[in-house]
Amino acid sequence: MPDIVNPEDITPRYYQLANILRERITSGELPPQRPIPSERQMEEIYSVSRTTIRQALDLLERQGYVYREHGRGTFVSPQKLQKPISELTSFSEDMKRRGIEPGQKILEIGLAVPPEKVCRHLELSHPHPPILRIHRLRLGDGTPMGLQTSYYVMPDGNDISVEELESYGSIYRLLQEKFHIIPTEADETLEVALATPAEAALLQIKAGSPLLLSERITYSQNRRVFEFVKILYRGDRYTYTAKLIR
Amino acid sequence: MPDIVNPEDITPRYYQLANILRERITSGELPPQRPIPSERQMEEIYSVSRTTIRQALDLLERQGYVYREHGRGTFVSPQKLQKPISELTSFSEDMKRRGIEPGQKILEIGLAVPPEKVCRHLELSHPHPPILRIHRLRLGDGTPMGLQTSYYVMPDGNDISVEELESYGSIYRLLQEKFHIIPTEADETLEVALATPAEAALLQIKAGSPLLLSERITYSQNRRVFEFVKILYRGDRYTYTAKLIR
DNA sequence: CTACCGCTCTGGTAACTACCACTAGACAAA
DNA sequence: TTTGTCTAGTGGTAGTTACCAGAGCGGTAG
Repeated sequence: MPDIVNPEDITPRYYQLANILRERITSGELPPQRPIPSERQMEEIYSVSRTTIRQALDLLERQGYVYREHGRGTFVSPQKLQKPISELTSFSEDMKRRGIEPGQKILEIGLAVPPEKVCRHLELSHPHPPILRIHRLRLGDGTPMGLQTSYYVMPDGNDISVEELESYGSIYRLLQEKFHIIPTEADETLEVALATPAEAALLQIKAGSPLLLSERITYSQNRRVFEFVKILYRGDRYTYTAKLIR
Repeated sequence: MPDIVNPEDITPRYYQLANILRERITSGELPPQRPIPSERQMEEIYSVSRTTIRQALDLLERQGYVYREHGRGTFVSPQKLQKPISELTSFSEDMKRRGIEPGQKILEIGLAVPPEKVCRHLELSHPHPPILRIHRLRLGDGTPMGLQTSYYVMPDGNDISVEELESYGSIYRLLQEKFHIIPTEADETLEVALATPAEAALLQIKAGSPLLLSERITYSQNRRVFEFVKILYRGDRYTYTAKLIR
């Protein structure tokens, strides 16, 4: 087991400790429903203060790996699937976590005038000059899973050119490196929809088939909207999961 | 403004402080996008330690009222709608929050043998003796919104009788007062489905209409499963919303 | 046998101290 | 003007100490 160190290291100790404990839990070394060492015991074991231990446990508790009972102890959660609490993930991460190989086929990429609904969500005036729009088919294990349309707005009216995007490869890398934008939270809505003939053709299903429609507005560190994403998932291939608390 | 006190008081100081700050935010006294007093200033203002202040701010940050920027300060979130992070709510609470008057019509209530899928989710053997099942129509502003089927299991094989349930009025009150079960988290899945003729008739829609199918497994304080709920929402009347973080 | 007390374990709250990392503005140097 | 450096202020991490409150167990008085 790696020691917890600090010098020449940027990751906080409580974070390292959380990683160690998470590993001991997921490996099965600390079995579900059983108490883990008490906070005062861990002071000895890991040579860190109780403050640090409690920060690590706070993290693991929020992530759903452990639960605490006052006066009794801290216990490993019995969950089979360690599912994070409504975590903000990209389509690719989402698929990988489900054991499905993600893929995509870009249908169109360029500047487009955002429709009224998109302007409202992105807090833009309407009509508004063209902004970056990406239209693509999302694949799971090689076959169509969903149809995605995303719009992006940059701070101070800056725009992304298609050439720039291509040189970076990933939008999220470009956003982070050039504009220092990191996605931190999002509001998502889900409803049902029926496939139009065009959508059906791309998704390789019959027109009128039921779809799961997801619309997401993503915010950066300083709570600025920067992305609007609409995804139409095939109803027969996609299930949405969430963890609810309190 | 009330002082923060401790003697003869069971609510923690950090909780009181969070309430005070939340009030100052929601009342508009602390406007969005503007910094609130720094942690060191608040030590003076409220006569509590920085430890306590940080605990209060942690709470408010998780609840989405403020966000922090290292080296800059703590700021009031610009949110129009203070939406909780995937909060575990009942159908009634959910509807009230949307400004819709909830209602229900109980279709059937009694003991029933749980189907295999339900047994698996409730961690029961299959086949299993009958357990409590409630089948009801959920209404919004008087018209059908969804069709709900719930199954309940009690600790140590205890069962709830229909008479008992009727004397308590609410299942959740009975669970809390008799079995000390308080729902704390849940796993939810959402997918699309098509209405069968029977379902369509109850929901007053055409057979084959698209529905949003929600299945929820609810856990109590000690992470024990106690409830399985399946709700079929009318696709034309219901939208699911969630807040994603990180 | 039962009921109660008290000890000791657990996590929860709180204060105080110290230092680190980041930000932004002031100010000097190029 | 531009560029870099310094510095004061901000939140972030970490250790230490102290006491409170719930849980569980054993012993004792009834």
